[in-house]
Amino acid sequence: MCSVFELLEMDNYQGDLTDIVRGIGSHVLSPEILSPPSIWPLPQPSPSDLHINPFGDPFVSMNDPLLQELNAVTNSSYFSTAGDTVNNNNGFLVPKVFEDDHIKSQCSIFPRIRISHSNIIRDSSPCNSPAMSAHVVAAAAAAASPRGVINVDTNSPRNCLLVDGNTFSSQIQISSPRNIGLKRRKSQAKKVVCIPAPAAMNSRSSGEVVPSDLWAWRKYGQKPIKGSPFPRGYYRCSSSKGCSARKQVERSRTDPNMLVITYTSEHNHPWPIQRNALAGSTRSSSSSSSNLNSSKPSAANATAPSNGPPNNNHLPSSASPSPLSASAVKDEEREEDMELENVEDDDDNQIAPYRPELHDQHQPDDFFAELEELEVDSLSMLLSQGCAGDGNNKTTVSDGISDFFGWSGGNNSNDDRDSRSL
DNA sequence: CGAATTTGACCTGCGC
DNA sequence: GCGCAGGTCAAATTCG
Repeated sequence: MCSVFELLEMDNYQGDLTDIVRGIGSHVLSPEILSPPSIWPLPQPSPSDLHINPFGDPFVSMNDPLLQELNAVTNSSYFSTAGDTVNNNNGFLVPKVFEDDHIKSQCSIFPRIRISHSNIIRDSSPCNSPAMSAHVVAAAAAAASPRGVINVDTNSPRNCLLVDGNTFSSQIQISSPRNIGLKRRKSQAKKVVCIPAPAAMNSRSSGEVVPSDLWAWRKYGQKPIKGSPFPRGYYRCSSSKGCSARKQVERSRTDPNMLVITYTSEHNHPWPIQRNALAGSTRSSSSSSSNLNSSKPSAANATAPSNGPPNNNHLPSSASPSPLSASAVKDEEREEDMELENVEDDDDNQIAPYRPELHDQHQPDDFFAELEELEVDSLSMLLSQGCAGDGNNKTTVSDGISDFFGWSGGNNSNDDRDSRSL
């Protein structure tokens, strides 16, 4: 398993993404990487969770339930409470996203959705749980550091934890120190998200699979990146014409199973309210999604227009735009979409999709109550399929999730990777 | 046919 | 100033 790491490049830190990603390579992931964005229950929303990422990045402010589980297993002994590591309502420690203060000030509320936080892998390699602790603490230290960047030995063994024969590992990537002070062409705040790459499921295009977020993205370019066997895809927000939000998606050069998504600029519009607002994001996935949408939600949905597995179209609908732009009309639509979501959830084995938080802090309490119910159900489903069973049960969590989402484990190969100009 | 993706060309910033 | 590399544009292509 591998958690999601997020790293915000500070304004005065314009490091190379290459370096940010560095270190992933030291964490060899099993092919059985799973990145269902919606299989883990949402933790109780906390006030700190209610933030809007100026990049429209849904990965922000996301707790990592898997880490929570790890904490539960380890009695949190490996996690430091220092720095930016926080306790959630359950008393578990969860990593907190590094955010740039000025960004927070620009947009005070972050949409909170869950993404593929975890890879669950069976691995017989030696584990070094303290290493996980080291990374978590390092992350906290990084967050606490003035620049938000610290040096971490990326050659440390994969952080993992062996639980009932399943290996869970957690990774937190820290930018290498040499990036500090490295100037890029534009002093622009970026947010880098590293997530496990779901298996490619469609034939067209590069086969890249980009997990979804709530925005509609349109690919406008792709470039081979020096030193990386994988090209970088350039996406801009297609939800609104004037929106300058962009993101870059590339596979980690050191770990093809990881996707590195860099968000730049910010959305200047509310979240897409209507499902068809994501039309641009679902084109090529629709063909492959027909089978998946009917039964199994996918981790990688809307975002990756050309690469993504089926689109979880119900994702964005419940997400309201920022409070600044949210309107009563939109609230109405939201309610409708929420109803649809509930129906779909039922149809989809009650897998909770991304559930972005309503930004309006005055949302009715029952909304969260609904969320809780759904999330609990989702976890129950997951556990019942993937974890139910005693020690003799060969089905692992990853198997269960894989089956659950219709992913064939181990096909995260780079067979269909983009090869432009390569 | 409209919309999204692909992809070669062009632009721009940065290091030497 | 030059070259490299990253980022963007836009025509062609592809798909639903």
